[in-house]
Amino acid sequence: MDFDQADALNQAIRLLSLRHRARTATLLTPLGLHPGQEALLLELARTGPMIQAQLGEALGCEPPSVTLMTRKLEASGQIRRTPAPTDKRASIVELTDSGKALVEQVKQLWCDLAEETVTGLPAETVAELPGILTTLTGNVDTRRLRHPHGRRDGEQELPTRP
Amino acid sequence: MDFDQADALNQAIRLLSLRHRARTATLLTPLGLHPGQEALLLELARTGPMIQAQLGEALGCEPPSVTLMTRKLEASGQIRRTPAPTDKRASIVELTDSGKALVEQVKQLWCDLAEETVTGLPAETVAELPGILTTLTGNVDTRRLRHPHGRRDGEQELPTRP
DNA sequence: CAGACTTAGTTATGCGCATAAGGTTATCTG
DNA sequence: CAGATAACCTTATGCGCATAACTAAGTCTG
Repeated sequence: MDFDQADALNQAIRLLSLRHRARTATLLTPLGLHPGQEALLLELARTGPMIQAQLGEALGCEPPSVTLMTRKLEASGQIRRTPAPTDKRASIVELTDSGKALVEQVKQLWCDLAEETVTGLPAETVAELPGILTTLTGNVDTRRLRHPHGRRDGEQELPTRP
Repeated sequence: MDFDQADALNQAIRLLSLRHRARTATLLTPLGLHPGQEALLLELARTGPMIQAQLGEALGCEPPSVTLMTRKLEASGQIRRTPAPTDKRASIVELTDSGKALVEQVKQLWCDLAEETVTGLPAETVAELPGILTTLTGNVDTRRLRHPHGRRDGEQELPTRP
């Protein structure tokens, strides 16, 4: 691939990252959230209570980041962190009632943003888009390789639904 | 658009941002660069010496960010900032010889990264990809709207005359 | 069972990005 | 030409993300 093509692609990805994040930020501000936090709340809504390590895995970010994000969301009352009874190292993260209510607003906003984002693209392209982006992500993902065999400590202990 | 589709899209964009940036970081580290700086160097290589405000416009980031980035790249010897003779407010940014040499390495790396990124995608998709991403970016770009009439101080000094 | 891993989480630090606020210089206008 | 306005840049501050280095707790093995 020649430089101009490569540059066009890399720059496009970089700019999309910046702008999508900025747009997310301005939409989330009225809800009192910063970008990144909405993903945490949505993940909790999707999967239910979970350990911080699992959250980090799902969100694709590192433990120290999870520590800070959960701390701030706890301070603002959207989530609760309780010591895990079966493992004194771990803490279980779950949505509060306030958090659950907030998630509903985030979901609405998420739909609006997606629609805004794909304006003007043919429906066919829109349909393939998530798959394409996921392929790109997989191609540059160095994260999986660092945790080669997926089994983690305590992974079986929380059955998916009590 | 229903929530699942919207979520798939938004999450895909968020994860691509994270991973592409992370991959960029690990590739740039051996060159002594952090992600974001490569874009600045490439822009200087493309357009030649320019004012910080123009750099910010080209890179899509705000003046304070440009100040910090240029300061660090100046400290590491890749760029030079000299007061503009015609405008005592402005400073002209340009590549040093060391910076020019570094850009060549960045270009190579940029090609490798792009090729790695699109691995496994049909050539047709790869060809349309930059355009698609640029459309997405334009759809969520709030930046242009804030500087409604594009005219900037001194913009005419480099003749844009038709 | 004792020591060697491994895993969960935290603190410290640094970068890129943002917004808000301020200083200086250039330009426009009454 | 003087005052208002706008443009360039900077400092201060804050968030999300990262890595490195640490503690505490669970697990595995000799």
